[in-house]
Amino acid sequence: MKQLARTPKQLGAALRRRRRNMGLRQGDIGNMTNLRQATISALENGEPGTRLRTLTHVLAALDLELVVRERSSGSKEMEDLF
Amino acid sequence: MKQLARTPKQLGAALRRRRRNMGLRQGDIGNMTNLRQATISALENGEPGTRLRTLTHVLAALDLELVVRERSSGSKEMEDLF
DNA sequence: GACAAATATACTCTATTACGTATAATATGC
DNA sequence: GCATATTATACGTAATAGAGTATATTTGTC
Repeated sequence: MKQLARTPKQLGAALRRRRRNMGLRQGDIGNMTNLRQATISALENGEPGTRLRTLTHVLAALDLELVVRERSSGSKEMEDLF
Repeated sequence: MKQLARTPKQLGAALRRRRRNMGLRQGDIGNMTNLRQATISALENGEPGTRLRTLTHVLAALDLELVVRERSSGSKEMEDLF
């Protein structure tokens, strides 16, 4: 499962998918992270004001991590193909 | 260039490396994103309170993107292998 | 459609980002 | 080691996340 995320919305969607796959509710993540269910809701809905702290805590709860890479994948730069 | 980032600090470090590779200053990113040089500084130094909006704008300026993936990559869970 | 479970939204309060502006601290080149 | 470029920090202000708590709304099941 690899999910591209360039925007808070895409990020939130990825988190929601993952949470559902794990059979968890927003409240469960809230308990694991000491965040409110309402905060998880906001994050999953792509609120751009959400803080990195919140994001990283939820990522940990979902056993996820981020990879930072060039956008080039498949458009401009093609180094990876050679 | 693929950089793992599980914490705001790792994220900031990845952004700084990328910016330096591009020969840009914090102020340049600030101009491109309408953020202050001080804000870029905070982000690169891993301030966990930084907002997702800020992060995504800087990612765009650096032509970077995020990938969300399981931490398991090569350790615990092996579903992907079957 | 009724009922239950899950998620979104509301309100007050406190803490903190990011702003503008400026300056201190630190690298980098000569 | 000095001048200069770059980055970190400071201060006052405005905007807003996330807390606690509660309720509205949506979603899923029978």
